[in-house]
Amino acid sequence: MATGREIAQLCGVSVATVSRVFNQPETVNEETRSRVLRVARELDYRPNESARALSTKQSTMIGLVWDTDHRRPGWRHPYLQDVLIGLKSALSAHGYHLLMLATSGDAREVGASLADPVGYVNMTRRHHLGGLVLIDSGSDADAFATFAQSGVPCVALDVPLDGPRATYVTTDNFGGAREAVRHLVGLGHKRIAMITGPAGNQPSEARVAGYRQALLDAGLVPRDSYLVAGDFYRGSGTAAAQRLLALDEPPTAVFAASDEMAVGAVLAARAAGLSVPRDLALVGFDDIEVASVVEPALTTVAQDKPGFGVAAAKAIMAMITGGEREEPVVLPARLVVRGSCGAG
Amino acid sequence: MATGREIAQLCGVSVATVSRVFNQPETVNEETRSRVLRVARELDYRPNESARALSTKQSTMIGLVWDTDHRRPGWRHPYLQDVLIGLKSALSAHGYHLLMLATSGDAREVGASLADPVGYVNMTRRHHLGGLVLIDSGSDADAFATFAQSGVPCVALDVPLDGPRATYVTTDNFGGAREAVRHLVGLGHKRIAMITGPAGNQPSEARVAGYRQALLDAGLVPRDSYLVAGDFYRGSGTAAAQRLLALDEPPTAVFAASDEMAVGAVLAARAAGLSVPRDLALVGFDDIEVASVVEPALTTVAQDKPGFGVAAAKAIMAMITGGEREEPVVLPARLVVRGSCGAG
DNA sequence: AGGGTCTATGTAACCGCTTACGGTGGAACG
DNA sequence: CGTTCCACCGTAAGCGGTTACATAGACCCT
Repeated sequence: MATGREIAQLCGVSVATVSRVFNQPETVNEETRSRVLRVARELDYRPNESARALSTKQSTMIGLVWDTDHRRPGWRHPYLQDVLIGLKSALSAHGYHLLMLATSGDAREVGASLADPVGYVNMTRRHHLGGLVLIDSGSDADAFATFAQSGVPCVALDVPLDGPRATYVTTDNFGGAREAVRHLVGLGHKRIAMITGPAGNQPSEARVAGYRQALLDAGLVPRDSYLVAGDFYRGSGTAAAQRLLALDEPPTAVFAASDEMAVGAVLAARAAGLSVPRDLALVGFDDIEVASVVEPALTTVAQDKPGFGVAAAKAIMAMITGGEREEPVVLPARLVVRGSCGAG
Repeated sequence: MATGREIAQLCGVSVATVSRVFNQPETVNEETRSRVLRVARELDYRPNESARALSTKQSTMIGLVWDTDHRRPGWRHPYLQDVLIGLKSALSAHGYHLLMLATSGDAREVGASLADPVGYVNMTRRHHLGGLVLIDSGSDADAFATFAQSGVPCVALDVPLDGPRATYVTTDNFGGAREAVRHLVGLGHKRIAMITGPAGNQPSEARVAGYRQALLDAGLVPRDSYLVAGDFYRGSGTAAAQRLLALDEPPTAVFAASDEMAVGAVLAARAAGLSVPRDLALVGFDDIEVASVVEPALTTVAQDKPGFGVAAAKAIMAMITGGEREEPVVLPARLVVRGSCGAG
């Protein structure tokens, strides 16, 4: 790799001038500038990022905090790849890379433990990262508070985060849920139940609120027995559906807070000898890939998955350059009607 | 962040000694070492990675080459997340991070274009990356040759790669396919067709070979008309199945080189009014998530997805420290019998 | 006692780039 | 013609580590 010094020598200028050509082009004479650029091109010069980061105290990297191995070991993020696609392409546009931070493991590490927010913040400093994107990294409130207060720009996905340079991006969960339930109401359903996410989960709570609102709008009274908590995973959807179907007055329609749980509900209905959507209408949330493959295909509320990544990238970049907190981003939700709700 | 210099001053030693404490502990006196360590702990010292990389000419980062936006825009890797999980955890164990390299975008860049291997290699040098993991980055032979010959340690997933410090990891595609077809044979099928991947694709070719071998082993003659090419995606599976079902003597069983195509075949069978597995037995390959959700659930050849990441990490680390080429890794394949093949 | 060896540490150069500061020459000005 | 100003560029001091080399004792040996 050619260095700035070599270029400087070949051009008969100082290294400072070479550096200026790339960082403050307007301050260097037109002619010498083009001379430097030409030589740089010939030598295929690329500034050394380590040196630049050391000197500048900032790299062109954003850290990704993504813990996989705590809580549910088998758990997979339903649309991580889409988020990454959006994130990567949006960051690329700014010349930034995405660094998937290692969790612990470094023997040299003085005291970082698994999923330790302090450890991540330290990594951020050590590598001069521009900021952090937090994706599904546990629902530990303390952890998030640590991130938010650390001063490093960070944006969380789907988890409210508030700090001097911390924000988050989420979907219009309320609106999406309301529309889903409205649709069910429009199909004539009166007994509509919901399988929620875990208590305290912000997106889930918003979806529940949307569900209630839609019921109230339609003059229906929400019943407590029609609200069963799940944990977003498939198994809990099956269990919840079983409980609902065992009620004296079982629902004719169920809105699940996630597609995974909706699939679980389909399985439960099938096992109970019920036909979806004839005996039980179902609507999910997320629009994950399996939603279109299940039989019947799932009616669901689609999230703008790459949009998460893009919005996160935008927010991070804005905070890096602007320095101030960005407003939270709320992405639109869109009802996708397929077979499971009983409408064409 | 505390620097080495501060520690040195507090301990009354030179920065060199502090550095040695962390890099060549045995060369420094027991007592001063513990003193330095204690102060380091108190100040929560972490060596600055940029500085270290600059000086050492190597960082603790591995680059990930993952092009999303060329060829099929909507395409998703069927199990990227699992690979990443394995990769990340294995790299973490060595204290390495995973850098998702930005594709183009950097205005400063002298001449890097999208999906340009040279660009990636340059990034590797600029960031002093330890090596590169190539995942599904096009089947462009030239591109791979460039990577392989660049001298940077790199390991590809599922694409043969050979160079001084380049290798790859793949599944036992031959064995897996042979076992799948054997199973079909064992169920009494005589007319077994296969939906292959694109021509030239190494895993696909190996699966075809396994398919042929299983037929020959059973004394069956492979027919050309029973070999239909797809492209791994769902749509091609549907199309291929339609062609197969339209034959004068349609197959009673089909082995698809990917689960996506198998799902497509299920759809085609369903559309043709055929029952799977009664009228048509199906076996896929990959064991992706939807495989267990389709009706009937897909019998398939499972790949060790996190194993890809783990093996890749191991190979990279070995090449970094060892300097020599590692042997390609072949992961075992495992037949998962579910409903679509007609066996319990 | 003098020389050799070994251990522990300091000194200083270096990695490659950025940038504050200062100097130079020519144009503009009074 | 002497100032002033500005555009342009070089000098050099970092950034925070690593490491080759030098140094200083301590210890051992003849």
